[in-house]
Amino acid sequence: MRISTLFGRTLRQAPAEAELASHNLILRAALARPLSAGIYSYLPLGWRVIRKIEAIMRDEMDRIGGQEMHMPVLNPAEHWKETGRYFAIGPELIRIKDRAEREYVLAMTHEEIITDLARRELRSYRQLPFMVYQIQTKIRDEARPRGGLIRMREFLMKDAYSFHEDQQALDEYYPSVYQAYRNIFARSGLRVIDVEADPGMMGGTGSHEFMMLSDSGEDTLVICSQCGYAANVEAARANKKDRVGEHQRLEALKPLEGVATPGVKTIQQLTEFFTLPAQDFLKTVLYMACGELVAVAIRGDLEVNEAKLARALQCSDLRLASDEEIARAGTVVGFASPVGLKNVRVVLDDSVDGDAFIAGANKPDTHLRDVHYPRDFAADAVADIALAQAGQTCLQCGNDIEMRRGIEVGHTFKLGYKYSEAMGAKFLNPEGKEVIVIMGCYGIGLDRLLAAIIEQNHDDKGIIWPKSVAPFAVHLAALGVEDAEVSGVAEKLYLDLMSRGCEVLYDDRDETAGVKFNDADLIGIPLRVTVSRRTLDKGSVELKQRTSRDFHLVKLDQAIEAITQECTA
RNA sequence: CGGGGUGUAGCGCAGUUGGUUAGCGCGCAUGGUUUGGGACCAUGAGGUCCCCAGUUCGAGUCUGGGCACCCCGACCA
Repeated sequence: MRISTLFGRTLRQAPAEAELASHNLILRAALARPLSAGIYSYLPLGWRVIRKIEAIMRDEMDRIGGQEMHMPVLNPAEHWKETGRYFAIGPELIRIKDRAEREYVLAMTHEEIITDLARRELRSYRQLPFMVYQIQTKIRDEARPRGGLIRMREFLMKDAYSFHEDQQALDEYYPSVYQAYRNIFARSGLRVIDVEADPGMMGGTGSHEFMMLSDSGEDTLVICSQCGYAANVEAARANKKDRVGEHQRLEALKPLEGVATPGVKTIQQLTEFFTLPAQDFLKTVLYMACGELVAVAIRGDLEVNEAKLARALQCSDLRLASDEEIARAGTVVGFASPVGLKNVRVVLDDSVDGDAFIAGANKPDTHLRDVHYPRDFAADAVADIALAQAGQTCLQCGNDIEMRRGIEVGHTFKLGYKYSEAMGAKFLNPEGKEVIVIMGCYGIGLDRLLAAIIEQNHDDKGIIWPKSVAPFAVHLAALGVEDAEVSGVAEKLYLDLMSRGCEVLYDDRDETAGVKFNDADLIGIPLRVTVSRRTLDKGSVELKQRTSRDFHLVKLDQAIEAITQECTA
């Protein structure tokens, strides 16, 4: 490709909107251009990178028996109603109508469609297992697109779906996808860690996320450097340290005692008022969960993990209750507690044991001393619903846990029977009995992966592409193109390399050396080859790796060979 | 959805108490001089000042409404 005719110009200054390094470089290096919030067009340079990433994915998915296919973005709403997701998912699922007022959705993922296909095609256990995948556009009306290609409303995803006879067969297959994913990221030049994850709206029995560690990541991760435990904070379990102090055990009961606490509402204020540590208080948070008011009680030094709570309640429609809803339940914000609350489900974090706590009295400006569970209130459920925090220890090895930020680039799920059951995807087992098929699903965001690779591979001059995904293998720069010998040698080199199957970006423009070198550094192709008066006087061309500051001369008659070797290495 | 910010040439920005023909840098075009790390000179093209309504003799500037984009949070695979 000749830069003189390449569609898309590099920018000296990035648009002010770009804050992330990847966002900035994607714009400056002319990889992509914004169309609307979270919606981008790829320019030729960026699209070549996507194609490279796709090729790696196809190779790895095919290797574990995947079959590539393709499913529509425009889906009848009916399928999404069958699984209930039409109602369970909020406005990020775009719902539209056609000319005949028929309801459609724009697919944000394809479980419904593949499961519909599976129930039509699948008859016998002999057809199992199978895995199909596609590389497709997904549409999600994100509340807040951000970070350039990191969080988009229209994005590219490689999604894969596997079907198995039973849980055991799924469990046996799952690690091969995990390994394929590790291979994809390794081959793309991205260092990732995998963490235990919350399946969220996808449902299912187990899931892992592949995370690139980055301070600008949206996800918080809990990591134990000792034993390797790693989890998204949404799913993370950690050792809630035992309480220390004067609080009495249940054996030494004191009666409940009311205390006037005018205006003392937060745990922070309570610790100051009583001069006691936060863990001596019982914090009660009221939620509306699927239309029902729920009181969630947890030790004062801990925070509620809403993902865990949603799972404990088996309800994904979770939000904090409004003041009116709380008043209707007969309590008041800042002074709530499960003690004496009527007609409200109580979920208790397992950190709350038989010790004495100070809790709200469900009336203004009053707290209760010596609240004991289960003496003074009942819980409908006791579960781990606490958010893991820095300072806590690892449940597996006792080491201190670490909190890091990460960008999610891939996610694998054991879906279980959620979709196959809802849509009736069944087969006949060897005994001739009809059974429901079990599923797994696996996704990687291509745009986000591209952005993540740049986040991890750049310097102050520009992108440093790993060879495997670089848009071209060689950046050929001719300095001083009005010199007939320079342009002649460069032209010939360009054509010869091309004929050898080497992908060359040829800077044939009439620009100064500085402009060409800076563009080469910005675009970030692994090998730079320079032809100039200076190199020709030595009968040579100059080779330089993007990763290095050093360069060396290669004689003209050996240049093709040397460069081709780099190309294909 | 809540909070904050920004909309003026392709990009980055300036534009005074409302006052003539809206500027600067980069980029772009043409010509010339240059040529190993974002050259220089000259000439030139390029603007619904986000949109609508209003106030005013007069609006980029003031008022009201709307829209778009960015950042933080909430939400989310």
